[in-house]
Amino acid sequence: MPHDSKPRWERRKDARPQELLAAALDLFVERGYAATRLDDVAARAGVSKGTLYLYFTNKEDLFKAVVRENVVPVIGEAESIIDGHEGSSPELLREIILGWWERIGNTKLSGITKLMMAESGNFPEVAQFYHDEVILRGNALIKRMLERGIKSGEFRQVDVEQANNVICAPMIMLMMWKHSFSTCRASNPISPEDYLESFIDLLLNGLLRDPSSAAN
Amino acid sequence: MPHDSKPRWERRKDARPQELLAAALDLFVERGYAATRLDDVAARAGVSKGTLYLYFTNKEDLFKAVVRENVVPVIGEAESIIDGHEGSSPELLREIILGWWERIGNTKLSGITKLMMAESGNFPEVAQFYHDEVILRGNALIKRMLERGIKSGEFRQVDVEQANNVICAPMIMLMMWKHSFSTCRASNPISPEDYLESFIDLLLNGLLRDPSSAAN
DNA sequence: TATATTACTGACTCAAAAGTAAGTTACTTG
DNA sequence: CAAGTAACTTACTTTTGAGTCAGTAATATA
Repeated sequence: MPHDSKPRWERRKDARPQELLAAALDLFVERGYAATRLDDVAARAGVSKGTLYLYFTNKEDLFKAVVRENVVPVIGEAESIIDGHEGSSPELLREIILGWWERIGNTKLSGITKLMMAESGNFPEVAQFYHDEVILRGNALIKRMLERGIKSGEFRQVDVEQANNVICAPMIMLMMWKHSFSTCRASNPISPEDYLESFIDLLLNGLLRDPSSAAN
Repeated sequence: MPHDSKPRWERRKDARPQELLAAALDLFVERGYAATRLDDVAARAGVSKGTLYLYFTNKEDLFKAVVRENVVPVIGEAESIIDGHEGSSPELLREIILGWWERIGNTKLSGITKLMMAESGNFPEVAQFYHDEVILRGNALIKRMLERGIKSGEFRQVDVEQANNVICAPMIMLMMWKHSFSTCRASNPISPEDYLESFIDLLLNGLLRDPSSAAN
């Protein structure tokens, strides 16, 4: 008769959601949204699929919880940095870009960005949620930073909407690259740090040797 | 007895592959690789799924054929443009970027790029194929153009490898944006032309009002 | 220790889609 | 025009995964 020390499972109502969220984050990042199996999420969290459904109503609900838990808070922190900054605008731009790299780009959270870019088309409701909670707020943040630099005369009077896109594009791409063709690029990997330095350099100084000769 | 004019179907051995490829391109672009149903591809081409399997051994084979038919040839054309160019390097850069936009970015082919960025991780063999046939050749092309401008003294002596990434990132992002969150952005769409102008402007001139004051 | 409660399990249903192959029909050829 | 062939269809098998629920076992309580 099994009368031994350890029970076959434990009741841990409080810990389950966090454990399931952690497992879900890992698998969503590894495989994407559609390809993540809830059976696997449950297994990685050390429970059965039935338990997962006790805490989350379905896959979509689980995913939204992952985003709310992990991504949304970082936006708030970035807003604080911009509002509290006292130095120059080029400095702030550097700080925001490199800070983003530390907190998102260089962590598994970059996989969530990539996932959303990849699968938003097939999951409209998830896309709408992410767009409202993350993208709109993130863009507003960058634009505020640019306007600050333009107002102070440190930046040229560029189109803020477009400059926002020009700045976001390489950052998003860096995240995409981290999660695309990684095996193919194994011999010739992209160095994010070098890339970001090149990008900031080009962004601030341009490509031309003699800017006064610019055709446009 | 059905003895009428039209047969229930026709034998059209020669036309089928092209029709299936066209249908497959549409659906791969609309839904991505994993989410595209071969039943639907066949239906859109006006045949049954069994017929599709007469001409392509499986989904992967079909997809590779779509890429070879549509994407690979464009790379070759771009190589010719670079080799034949006589004008200035900034002009060539403009021509390559805008030409790419005409032939890939602004067509449904952009959906293939997006698909590969999105799903390469889940389909390693397809990824390897695309990496070898498209990405490596595309990168070589950009780098050749940059070296031309550096050698002639028109461009600063930037790191060519990184500058390639800095240039490709916004172009790829523009394609991603076309196929991500399109419904969410309906009210505030990204204008590719404006974006490209802003990007080329920033790329050539930089963001700083007074470049001599650059902190780096 | 006995009983009640509830966190958790695991086997189930249902649906979708890749791939298969036997059978059918259009067309060809002698 | 009759018989052969090959292009095409349709119904099938197999697999996979989301979501459900009746039952089980850990724990709280008295």
